[in-house]
Amino acid sequence: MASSGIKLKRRAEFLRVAAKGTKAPMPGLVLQAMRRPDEAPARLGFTVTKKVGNAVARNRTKRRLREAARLVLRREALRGTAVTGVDLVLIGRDGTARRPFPALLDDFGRALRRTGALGASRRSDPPIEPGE
RNA sequence: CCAGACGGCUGGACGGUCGCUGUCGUGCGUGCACGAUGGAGGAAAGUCCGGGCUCCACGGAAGAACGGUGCCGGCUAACGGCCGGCGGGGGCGACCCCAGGGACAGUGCCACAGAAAACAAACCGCCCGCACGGCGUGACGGCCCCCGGUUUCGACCAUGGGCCGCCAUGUUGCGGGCAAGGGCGAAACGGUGCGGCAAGAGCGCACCGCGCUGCCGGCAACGGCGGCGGCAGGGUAAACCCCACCGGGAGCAAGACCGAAUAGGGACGGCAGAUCGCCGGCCCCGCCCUUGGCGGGAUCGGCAUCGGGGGCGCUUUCGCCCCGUCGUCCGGGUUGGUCGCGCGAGGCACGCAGCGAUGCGUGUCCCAGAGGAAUGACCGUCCCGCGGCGCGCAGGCGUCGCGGACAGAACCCGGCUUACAGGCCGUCUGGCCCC
RNA sequence: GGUCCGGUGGCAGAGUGGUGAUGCAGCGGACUGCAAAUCCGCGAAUGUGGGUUCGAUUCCCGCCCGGACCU
Repeated sequence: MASSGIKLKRRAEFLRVAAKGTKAPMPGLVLQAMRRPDEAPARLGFTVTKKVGNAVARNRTKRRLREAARLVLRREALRGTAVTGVDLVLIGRDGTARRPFPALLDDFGRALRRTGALGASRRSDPPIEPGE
């Protein structure tokens, strides 16, 4: 996970982001973002509740969210608009595991701008070639 | 070919791009890069059993309580598992199902119905006797009265009625015999048939069941044959219980090691207020004609007294408790890190023994180790199934769409149970057709 | 990782082998000028699959769901 920064692990960290951050619900996921005073790389955490399904469904949901975050954050870094100084929590939803992957990438990109974690200057993103 | 029974296997394939993680190697910027290589299951699940391992407890142990298991033999490290038998039940059959020890150790329960529900009895009923009984009906005999007819006047035929006797039968009561039949029920002192009897009854007999017993087969559960006994007396133990056997407790968050800053605990030592108080040790000086004593000074310790700050007891008087700094050592311990943690009751192949579970031998292989928790994300081609459309007599071919299960290791192993799209293999049973 | 409880009408909640209470809610009726309260009546349930038993909400076993506790 080196390319996507540090992980959020402790329960207290998740609660702090939920309490003080900005929330952006999307069809494929819910993003919570909270600014930090420093400019270190973004820290990521993932939440998938038992409501989503059994262990297989929950793990698959987390993997797709991780992959989507990895691809989008790397694209922004290559573009010179790296997402820094922020804690992000991605929450899986019922449909996350079945949502078409390009749509999931788009959900996450839009959520980043909605929460202000990424500059909202750009209208649209060039599509990420799958498996690039 | 159809229907079915049982056992076993499998549960997508190939490729591309981008990622995650263990190990090994190289490099240096010591956590990164590059290369090589490994990376979920038959149930990884439920946590229903059995073990290994670790810690705790304990003199070996035994017992109580509690819990579990329960036909016999075998397998196994062990088991509540498996295999092979036995007994019972179901199916035409292959085959399937069964907690299947003990009801003369004791206790409890058996609703409703029924006379009666467990210890003996008798509601209806059957039979005998008595009431030489009463009543009803019928037959017979005797006597009397009466309608009518015939008449040889003796009588005869015939109708209705009364009384008496007697028999049969029904009914009522009492006494006795019986338990076959009826009826109730899930269950009622064994079942069927024949004989027998006043009526009946294992009362007698045959067969079946049951109990006891002998012999034979079997390691055993059990089975077979024979003899004896006329039946020895309900069910329920997945009701309490009795008997036999098994079980010490906790669990990898077990447990072991390392351990920063800061804070805090304990022990020891040094230094820390005052007093012309008392006692003691040591050092110095002076005197006393000396292995000793006296006086003075300095220092240390103990005791006593007086004090400082804080808290509590109602404010005071008063009482109780706590309180400095430095050094060394010991112990505990938070976030965290390392180990435990991957060679094992191991996988595969072959052979041997055994009906089998399984065991033995030989060869060969090393095969996941994460920690907000890796083992993936996306795409393409193929495969399989279903559906639509087109072509074709048909087998089929082409094309499009949809779908491809249950499910994710967390110390490990042996079982059980539960979930599971589809596919494959083998053995067997019943039926139909053809040769 | 381990242990222990529970599941009964729409809701709450009794029932220890034989017929499943009761309250609230709902519906209908009575009462009232109309309501409320009150009275009368009605419907509706044993999580699921097996087993033991003559008979199971109850006893036994397997699943499903919910909850609690310990480490």
